Amino acid sequence: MAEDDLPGNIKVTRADWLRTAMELLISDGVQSVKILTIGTRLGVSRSSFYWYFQSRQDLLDQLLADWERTNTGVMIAYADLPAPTITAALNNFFRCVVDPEGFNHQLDFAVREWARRDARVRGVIDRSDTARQQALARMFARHGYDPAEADIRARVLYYQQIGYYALELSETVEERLSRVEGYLYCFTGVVPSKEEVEDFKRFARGVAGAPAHPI
Amino acid sequence: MAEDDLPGNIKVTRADWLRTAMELLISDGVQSVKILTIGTRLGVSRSSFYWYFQSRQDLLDQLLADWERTNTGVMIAYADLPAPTITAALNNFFRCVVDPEGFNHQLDFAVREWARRDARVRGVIDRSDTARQQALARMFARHGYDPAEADIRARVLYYQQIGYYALELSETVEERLSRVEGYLYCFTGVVPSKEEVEDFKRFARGVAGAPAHPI
DNA sequence: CATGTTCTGGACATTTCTGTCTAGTGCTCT
DNA sequence: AGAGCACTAGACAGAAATGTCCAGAACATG
Repeated sequence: MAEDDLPGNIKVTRADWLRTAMELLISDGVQSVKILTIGTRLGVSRSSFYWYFQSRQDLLDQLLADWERTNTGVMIAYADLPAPTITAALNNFFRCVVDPEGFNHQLDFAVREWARRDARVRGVIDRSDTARQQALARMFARHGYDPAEADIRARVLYYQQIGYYALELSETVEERLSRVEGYLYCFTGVVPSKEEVEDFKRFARGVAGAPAHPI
Repeated sequence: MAEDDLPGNIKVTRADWLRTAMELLISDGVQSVKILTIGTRLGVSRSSFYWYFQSRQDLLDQLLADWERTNTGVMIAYADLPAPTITAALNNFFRCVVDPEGFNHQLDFAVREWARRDARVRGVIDRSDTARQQALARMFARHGYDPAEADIRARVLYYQQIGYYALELSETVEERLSRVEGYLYCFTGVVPSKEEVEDFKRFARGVAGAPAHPI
């Protein structure tokens, strides 16, 4: 918090409210995004909130817009990365879901849970899911799969990835990496090269201890 | 509601409270399981609740126990069903997730969401997830896959299934069925026979319009 | 018929949120 | 120095939940 160098009587900025709200959304869900909680965390009174935002709903709208702009974009960008083989392309995709700087799955699920009780959020998510699955289908199609099979494999891959995070398993990095080779084979039907697998493992180990998303 | 044939001044039973609470848990999540809401729905005052239950927590404990007893058991039973081929075995599994009388995915996700904010629920779910994945791994192993591949394929299958429901897609039955053959191939690496696919489609169309879970 | 048992309803207390209103504080700019 | 701007704090109102207490209703039983 850059409380020190703010002019006037100002203690926090609109961005501070947003950032803290996003942290709460990610860790505890939309129901826990409460004005008092954020204010206390920022060391500021609740009424100050209403200078920056019209209402709680106004804040939530901002959060949803931020999610849409970031999370889906990252995933599609990684799926569209050029690669020599399908297994290498899949590794690219895996990088974004493994990297804490890439796809933020906790945020994704917080928004997904939110969507259960808000039709507007539901609509935004549906658009994103379709776009992500189509990006993955393009990836398979680029590497010679016919459109129908590319579509199915993209679905299996995307649904599986979402499912993995839905379960919130507490695996170690090494447990997870020990299965990478098998996953690559199951998803593509092709045995990956040793180098590809090793490259990915190196990358995953490198980002494993990295700090979580700095919103 | 069997309000009529109850003796004395009794309007509802403990089972009525539980059933309505379960409906609310499934449709709106644990946060919406509120005593006033249930009472109003049953046409009974809020304080009557405290005759049957010690507290709201007491009610929630019951709901979790009910979930544990039912949902996981169904899935494992279907995975353990004997079958001539791996694709036929997979079809058996698909039956339980497609049949409204089988696996209740809405309940599963309501409990999963609940687990995000309750460590005790988290523990119960983790046990179930492990048991389900292992049942699927046994299924692949029975049909000749070596243990490592059976484990991976079980994970891909189970995670994918959970992911599918996490997305809450609004596909029609026919859209979904059009992909069955492709799914069977992707999950097993084996092309299913026409009869198997047709058998499953018949079954799925049969249960499609069936009423949802009568809790 | 009196009494007890088993529920039910209404009043009350408390907590935890949201949102409004108003006075005040400390820069900045003329 | 005075005025205005940009933000903040605190008091107030009100909604929505949970939980407690106690009087009362309707059948069962001796």
